[in-house]
Amino acid sequence: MEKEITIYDIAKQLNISPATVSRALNDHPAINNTTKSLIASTAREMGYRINPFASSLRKKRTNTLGVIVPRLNSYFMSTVLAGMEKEANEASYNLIISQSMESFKKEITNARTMFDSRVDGLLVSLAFDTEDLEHFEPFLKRNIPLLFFDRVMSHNQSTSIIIDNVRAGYEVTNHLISQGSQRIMHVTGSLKRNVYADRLKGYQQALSEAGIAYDDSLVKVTDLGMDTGQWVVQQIQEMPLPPDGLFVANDFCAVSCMSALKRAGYSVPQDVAVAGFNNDPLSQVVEPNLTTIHYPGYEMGEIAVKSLISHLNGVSASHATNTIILRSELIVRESSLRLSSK
Amino acid sequence: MEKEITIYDIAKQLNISPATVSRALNDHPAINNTTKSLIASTAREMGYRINPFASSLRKKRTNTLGVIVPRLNSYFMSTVLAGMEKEANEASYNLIISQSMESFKKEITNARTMFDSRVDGLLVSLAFDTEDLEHFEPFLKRNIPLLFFDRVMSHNQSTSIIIDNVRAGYEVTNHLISQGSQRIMHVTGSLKRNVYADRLKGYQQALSEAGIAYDDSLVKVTDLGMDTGQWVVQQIQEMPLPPDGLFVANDFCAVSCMSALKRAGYSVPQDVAVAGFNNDPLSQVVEPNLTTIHYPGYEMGEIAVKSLISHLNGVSASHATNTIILRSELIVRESSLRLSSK
DNA sequence: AGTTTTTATGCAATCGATTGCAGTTATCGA
DNA sequence: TCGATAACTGCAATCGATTGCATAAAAACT
Repeated sequence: MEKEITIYDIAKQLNISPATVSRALNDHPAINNTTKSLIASTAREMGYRINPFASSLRKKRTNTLGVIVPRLNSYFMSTVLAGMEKEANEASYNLIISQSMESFKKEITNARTMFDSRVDGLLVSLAFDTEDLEHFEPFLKRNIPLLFFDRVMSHNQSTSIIIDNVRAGYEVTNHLISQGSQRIMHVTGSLKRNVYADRLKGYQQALSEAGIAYDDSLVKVTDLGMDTGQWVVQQIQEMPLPPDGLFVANDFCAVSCMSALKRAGYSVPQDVAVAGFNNDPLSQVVEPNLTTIHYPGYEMGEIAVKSLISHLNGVSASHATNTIILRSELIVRESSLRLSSK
Repeated sequence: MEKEITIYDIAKQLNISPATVSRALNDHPAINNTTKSLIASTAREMGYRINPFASSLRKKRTNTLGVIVPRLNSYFMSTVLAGMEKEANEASYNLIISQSMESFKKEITNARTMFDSRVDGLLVSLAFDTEDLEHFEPFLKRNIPLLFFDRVMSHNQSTSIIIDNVRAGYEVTNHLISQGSQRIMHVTGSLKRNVYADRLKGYQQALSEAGIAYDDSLVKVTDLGMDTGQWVVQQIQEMPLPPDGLFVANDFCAVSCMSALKRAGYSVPQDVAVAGFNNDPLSQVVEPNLTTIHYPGYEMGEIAVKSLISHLNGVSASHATNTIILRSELIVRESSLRLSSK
């Protein structure tokens, strides 16, 4: 096993002081350019790699960002993370990622772990049943910046990055109405979460604008899981007047609903027009293709990390931006097309 | 902003030496139990948290494991990671996760980053087009244990954790044959990867056992992406004798094929029986439900981390186990059921 | 030539936890 | 009662990089 090279080894080799080596490697202005390149090449030759622990210990900075997400297994999340990773790498930050599995409790544990790991900043998308933000207090007390994305909760000391869910919900609903749906069911997740609460608001707005009375029994709060489709269709079958439109808060669940509907003898979109949310690739491989909302995940990840890092570098006046809203877009596909156009 | 508490602060508070505090917090046997609990409670009260950098610097151990995976956005991967995370947490290790996006080049970069971060061990599932293992040499030279899972490449200095893909491929194919399929197409990914090469072997074995001649033109190497279904069906339509069975190397792509097939007027399973791989929840929400192979992801993650850590602790004789094979299981669903039973 | 700037480099302390070795006190056996 | 062993605890060096301050050498100026 090879010995680890330190700046002392380089210094000895070149007969200079470790301080100079350190400065040179950090591109300090007070070091002569000739010296710098000499040191750089020697370091390369000797196979030097910085010891991040020594550095972190001294600088009191870890160059590590923590990320807590509900789950990794969605196209959306992995895309967000890809965006984050890219930005983090470029700024030579590391990412520690953990899943809360949609559980408040696990989210608290994760936060604690991140805190103990001394991340420089934290990026969070909240679990289904998170009630409050107390578990993030330690970060705020220590002035560690906190940024929420997608599933956010307003908090005046931290930035949020979201899309306009009200508007997106409005657009979907409006589209369904424009396709002739009058009784639109909305299947969603925990209304504690902004994403679902806001989409519901948009849904209500669209209905009201179209002069359709809001019917509470058409809104189903679920876990958006695998069995939700089954359950929803069961509900529908028990209704005297079944819906002719279905707006589901994510694509996976929308597919599960479509499938259950078909199995129960309904045709999509003729009997029921269906729309999902997120533009998961899944939406293009099911039959019929699913109408959905395109959500800029990669960008969201990039922006989240960028803004967190610039905050760390003291670039942005701490409270300058509080909420960043990205553009989303309705994508109409077969699952909701009942009129004309085709 | 609060001051960070160190063992020196605790020591001063209790009028003892920092050495004792350190030992007490690490549950060193030479410290009196009374002293230990006194120190523990004082630490808690004062809000002490260990400084991992000072500790790592001194101990030359980071308590961090690196994970490189092709992509996060599959149910399988996120499940594996959940298993890894659980085990890592329990052993108080941190995980640094990165995606290679199926690219050899990015995998090399990721490996470099992990190396520079001085992970204590590395867990890898290879990208589609990874040609060799040279980029992991630095780890081996420094005696950093390396463990491959799922997408592995044999290497005598590292452990691999896999399922028996030959057998799984055999079982799927055999099942399709038992359902009356005679011309079975196999849609798979890069044959550089064991998982795909082995499944193909199993496929061939089953055919040969059933006395069906192997037809090269029925094996399609693809990227298993979103458009693969479309492309496959196009190929099928150009064939004089279309297949009556389809074995696709993952569920997502299988769904994409099913959907394209249906769109082209074929019925599943009557015209073509379809089977996927991985038992993604997706397979249960599509119509018809997809026959697939159940893959123990969570377990794989747990075992991977467990064995890596025990290796780090010098528990296992370094070369004792070289390959761990987990059990997989065929799950028959509607997409392939053409006979009797129903 | 003498003095002031500028430019480069070095000295030495520091970050916080760990650990080999030594020292102190308590316990024990004879 | 006295030396011996055991049971604790402390001293001080160490891990490797960083940085305020001082210093030396070179350049610029009068």
